[in-house]
Amino acid sequence: MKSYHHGNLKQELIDCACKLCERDGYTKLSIRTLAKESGVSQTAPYRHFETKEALYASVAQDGFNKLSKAIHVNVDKKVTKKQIIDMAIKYIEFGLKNANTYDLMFGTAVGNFAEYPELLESANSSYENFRSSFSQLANDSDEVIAFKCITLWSMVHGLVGILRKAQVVADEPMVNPEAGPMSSAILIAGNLEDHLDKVISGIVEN
Amino acid sequence: MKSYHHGNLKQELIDCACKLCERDGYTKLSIRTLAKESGVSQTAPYRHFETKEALYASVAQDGFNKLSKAIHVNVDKKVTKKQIIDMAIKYIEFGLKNANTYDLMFGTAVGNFAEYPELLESANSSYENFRSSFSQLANDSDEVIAFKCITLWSMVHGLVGILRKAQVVADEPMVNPEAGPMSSAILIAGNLEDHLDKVISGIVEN
DNA sequence: TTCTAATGTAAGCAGTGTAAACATTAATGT
DNA sequence: ACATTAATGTTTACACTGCTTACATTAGAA
Repeated sequence: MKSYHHGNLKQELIDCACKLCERDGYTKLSIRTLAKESGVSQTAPYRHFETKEALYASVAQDGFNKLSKAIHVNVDKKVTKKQIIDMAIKYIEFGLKNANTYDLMFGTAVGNFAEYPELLESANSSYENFRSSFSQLANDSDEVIAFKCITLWSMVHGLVGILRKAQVVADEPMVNPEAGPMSSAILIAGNLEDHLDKVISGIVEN
Repeated sequence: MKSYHHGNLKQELIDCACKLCERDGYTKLSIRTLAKESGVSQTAPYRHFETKEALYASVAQDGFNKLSKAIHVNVDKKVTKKQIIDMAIKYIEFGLKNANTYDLMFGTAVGNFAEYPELLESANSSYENFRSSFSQLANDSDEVIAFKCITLWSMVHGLVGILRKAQVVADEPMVNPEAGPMSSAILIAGNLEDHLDKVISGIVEN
């Protein structure tokens, strides 16, 4: 016996959208199918999301929250280099395992985060995870912390992008470096920890 | 007096698509408007591009060709660290100035490059620009070259992504590092050369 | 010059985002 | 307790999309 009012439509739409976005990529998501999935009329979602972009924003926000959890380290004690490396690995794993959601978080589907304050806050909070870890690593100035932070972030962010391209382009690992970027990226994927150790050491040890 | 056959439709479609993609973003591009722009029927483009993705692939390919030109350095003589830094800057500038095309090159709109051999070749050729420069920088093994290469590429690729988010999120530079990732990224944007010098030194000097 | 392949057109299908007008019901103030 | 209002859901419809199918024209090879 279903009532006229759904009761929890907004959250159900978000949950469902997260699932579908991650499974099929956000481009495949349509508001109509989403509505159908929740047993509601085609235009009902518009009562909760002004536009499709607003829905994307919610999915992206959820992504940032999950990312924060994934990379979180305990900053009560002094943070070690090993922990930073671990954080980087967790970040990259998140990006690869939630590739489609990651697109929504860092792509252009949501144009301006400022239009979605909750999303902006979640995004900045993810960054804060990075920042506070670095601030516990050494006695650096805010500027140096910011530098290290952005350096590492752009590093892991870039690696996620490159590794994904590699996986898409090459069905099986190639080993000849002449074969192009994809093969080399895969070389690294098998040695992610070593790779990150080298690079992060370079960043951390100034 | 227009004839039934256009004569040069394929190239005109590509040129026009490149322009429109870069101007409005590839999501705004429709085959129908593209056809109208070339004064041809709605379905004519399908004689030259089986799907919309195939058209995207052509635009992306054009992007990689332009990227190759932009970052090209003369590798006849021994390559210097300064040249590598310069290459990195050129890369980042390309990514920022051709942001929408860059999305097409490194995003998911074109799923599998292997389905578009010409695109794959252009992409790998761009990578080869990186690789050959690094191979002239020092007497490293292929493996080390590949490592340095991917390290730098993921670095600059990541920076393009982060800097773009910064520009989107913050209309004007913020200076407080607590304000989030975007402010710090902008801090770096004003100091790109210094930033890259530090990081690349770390990569190059092993 | 004839035949064929390449290239263009016309019409139409199934699907999309979203706007506008209307229906139902939950919440609120008296 | 009841009337009013705001929130939430429905119907209908518009303009647009990618793409398919069947057909028209013509350039180039035999």
